[in-house]
Formats: sequence, structure tokens, C-alpha cells
Amino acid sequence: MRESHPAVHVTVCHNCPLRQLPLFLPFSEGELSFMERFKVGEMSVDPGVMLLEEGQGSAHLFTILSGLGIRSTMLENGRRQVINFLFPGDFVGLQAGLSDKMRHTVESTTPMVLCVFNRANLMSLFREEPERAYDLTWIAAVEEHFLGETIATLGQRDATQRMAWALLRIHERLLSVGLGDGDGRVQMPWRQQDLADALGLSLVHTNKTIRRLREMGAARWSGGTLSIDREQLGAVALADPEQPRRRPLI
Amino acid sequence: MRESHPAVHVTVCHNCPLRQLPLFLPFSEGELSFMERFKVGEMSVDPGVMLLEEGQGSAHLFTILSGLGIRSTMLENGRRQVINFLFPGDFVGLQAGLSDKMRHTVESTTPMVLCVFNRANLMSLFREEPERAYDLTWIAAVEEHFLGETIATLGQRDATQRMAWALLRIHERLLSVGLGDGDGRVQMPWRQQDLADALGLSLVHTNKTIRRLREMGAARWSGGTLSIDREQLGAVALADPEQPRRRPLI
DNA sequence: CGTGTCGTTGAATCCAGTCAAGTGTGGTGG
DNA sequence: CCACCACACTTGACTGGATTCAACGACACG
Repeated sequence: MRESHPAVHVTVCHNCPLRQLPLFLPFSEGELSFMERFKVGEMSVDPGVMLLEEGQGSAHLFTILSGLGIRSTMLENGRRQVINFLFPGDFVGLQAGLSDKMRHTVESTTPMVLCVFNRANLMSLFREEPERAYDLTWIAAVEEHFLGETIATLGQRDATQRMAWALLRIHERLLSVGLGDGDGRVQMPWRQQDLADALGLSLVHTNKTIRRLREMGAARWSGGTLSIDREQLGAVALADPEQPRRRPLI
Repeated sequence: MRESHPAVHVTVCHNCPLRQLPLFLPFSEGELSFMERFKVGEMSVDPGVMLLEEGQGSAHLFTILSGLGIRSTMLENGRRQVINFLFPGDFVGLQAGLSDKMRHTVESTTPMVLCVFNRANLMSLFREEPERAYDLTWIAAVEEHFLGETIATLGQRDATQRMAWALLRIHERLLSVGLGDGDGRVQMPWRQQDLADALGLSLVHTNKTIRRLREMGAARWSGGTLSIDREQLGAVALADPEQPRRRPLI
């Protein structure tokens, strides 16, 4: 996956089915020179490594070539919030607002391989590669949409619905990056605590919620393997048949 | 504020102190031609108007010149989630991922004046105006960061902390766009229901929470006017002196 | 002067958090 | 080989914060 050291041979990222982000297609001849300057190199890390740390500055941006991670923040009161889970194809480090002050932590959950870019050259990317710059903005916009969905989930769904929603999303993305066994089962490297921190639930209640989903046959998750009943999970995530809260405005 | 109809005289947006976004600085001579094509016109709307509707397509992007609004989504179960409040200087309509399918609703809370752009010409902007394109991405990235903060708040803070956090943010932004009376009081056009839907609280509990903040002298809000004790509100928003939840990971 | 909207308050219920303890697995070292 | 520890996952009992239900007051508007 990284046998070719020539800094430019990055043919992996175009394989992001979920978002279909065309940012890192195999380069054609003429483009090599600039991308070479922009790309600093590749980086592979073990599980549990902090790639970006809250409060620290970082001169780099990353693209995930392989592996899974977590983006989170620590509140002043000591509680951790997982902002989102990171999958191959995701772009990391832009969220600080193009400045280099990190407001959140990024860490690897599994071994990861990343493509490292120089933040200082970002403006050049916009000048010399408008198409890729466009794609970059596209990624940011899509991710913003995802975060909006997360906000809606945290704000308006109960524990069971949140969990169903999360497992659905995670399963979907893991499948899409080829971490399934071809039979609906996927490798699920995150812990219940991570899910809990992502969904704003306590660990205990997270556990009990998963159990409930297991008992109703909507999801099985044990030993790092997850399989779901898409139909049923979807029904749970959306549901709330009775008492549709009357719309408050107009 | 919109006496000059010549579609290009958009000297307002550069005045966004909070984000300092230089997207719409007064144009120099050479730039007129392109921005003229990109900009479709201006639009002013009354309070309570849907600018973008969930599920509808939109060929347009907007910049808010003046006025306040709300971006929200409706869940399948009938509950509304306010994603964020909209202030002058905000860019609206990008969040769908540069596609034109709207996944959320944008509506005006006060009378608004907007700068309307043609989504189809966005790619041209990247080709012909890399600097502005960069700024655009910057906005998206900053907003993504804001949403991350919101997620953390919804996930990890209780009602009082959320409310303190929200009032703090809103007050800050209203001040920064010049809606203060110079004496710490600001015009606060949103209803308690809007706050409730933004913070994932019930209307009743929202009310009681505001009351609690009022009683402790941290915030006064009545008749569309809000004034706060920044110190105290900040303390409430962060707090939780006891039982710092032990870190779960590493 | 009804009607609708927004704000306010009290009482009852319940979802989710906290506390506490127990299981199972893998790693380490005597 | 087994005691010991660390870690993730479970489960039960209790508590409490937030929701829901239900009214009522204030104000605007036709």
C-alpha cells in the first residue's frame, strides 16, 4: 500500500465510494510538479497515536489512505465528545478554519497510513489546481452536512434511535471502504466508550441500548465484529410513530 | 443599504468582525466582470420566509447582508433541530455538499437582505478567483468548527450549561454585527422555542433554565432584548466543578 | 372582544445518569 | 503454570434531570 515511495503515487484516495471524492485521482503527467511540492510525504502510525492534539499547532493536513480514527474534543469539565469517526478518504486538519490552531484531537484507532500535506501551500493549491480546490471545498461542505445530521441526532433522538443511527452509519461506511467480509459483517474497531462519547450517552446506558438492539435482532456486535439488520435498524432510528411533536413555528 | 442596484456594489459583507471574512471586499476594477456574472442579484425578504426548503433544489447560494435567520432540519419523527443561527456575513446554501439538494431549511427571523449567487458558476469562481474561493473554503472550515462545538455542547453539557453557552455565543455575535445598543444589550429576535430546538431541550425546560439564569443574575432576556453577565455565564457554561468524569481512553 | 402566539409555572412521569459490583479476556512476571 | 493486573464489557439498583401534561397570563391583531 505504500511500496512506492515516490511521493506522488497516491492512487488510493479516489476510492471513497460514500463521498465519491475525486480529490486524489491518479495524477496526469502535467500535474506532478505541484502536487509534489504540496505533498510532504506519507506517514504510518500505530493504534492510539495522537495525530493532532487539542491546543497544539500543526503545519500539516492529512488525507487518510487506510485505517480508522477518531476526531474528538475534551470539554473543560473533563468530558470527551467524539465529533466524528474517521475513515479512509477523509480529510483531516482543515476544521480549525485553515488556521493552524487545533481545537480538537485526532487519534488513530487502528494502524493508519496518511498522506501528509503542507498547510502553507494550500493557497497555492487554490491558485494552481482550482479543480482540486473545488473538491476540497466539496469535502468540507459534505462533512458540514454530516455534522448537521449529527447535531440533529444528538438534539432530537433518544438513546435507542441514536445508537441505531450510529451503527447504521458506521456499518455503511465500513462496508464502503472495504472492511466488510462480503457477508454483511464488518470490522468494528471502536469501543463502546467511543460510541458513548459520540452519542452523548453514558457508557452504562450505551451498553444497555446495544443490548436492547441485539435482543430485538437489529444488530449484533461482539468481538470487534458488527452485523446489522438494515431494515430494522433504520426503522428504529427514524421511528417514534406516536406523538409527533407539533411543529412549533409557522 | 441597498440603494445602489448595480449588481456589484456589495461593500457590506466585509464587515463581519467575528469571522473577518474577506470574501466580499469592495471590488477593484478588474474584478467586476466576473463577479457580475456570478452574482445574480440582491433579495430582501420579510420575517418568516423560507429561503431554502428541505428536499427542494436550489440553484442559488446566498450571503447574508443584513438580518437574522435560522438553519434547521425536520426529523422524520416531526421534531425540529435548529442547526445554527444565521448572522450577517454568513454564507448559506453550501452545506448540501455543493449539490443542489437541500437537506435543511433556511428561514428568515427578521427582515433580511441577501446577496444571491448562481451555484452553477461556482466552479468558475474557483478558476477565476482563487483568493475568494480560498475564503469560501475558509468559511466552510470555520463553520465546521462551530458545528463541532455545538455537537460537544449537545453531547456533554446539561441544560443550564447549554443555555449559558448559547446565550454567550448569540450575544457575542449579535454584538459583533452591530445589533447592540452600545450598553451590553442586544436585540434578540429568536423565540424560546428556537433556543429549545437548537439545544435539544423541551420548551418548558428551556423556559425554566432561562429563569434560573435570570435569578442568578447571569442573563436577562425579555421583550426581545438580551443582556448578560459574561463572567458569570462563562462560569456556568464551563463549570461542573465536582466529579470530573475520568477520561475513558489511554 | 374572540383568537392566536409566546411566555410562565406546577405536578407527575420516565428516560438516562450515577453508583456499585461482577464477568471475561489478554498480558506479565514470579 | 498460575496469580495478578488492566481493560472492556455486563448487569442491577437507585437517583435525578428533563420531558410531558395541563393551565394560566400577557400581548397583538383583525
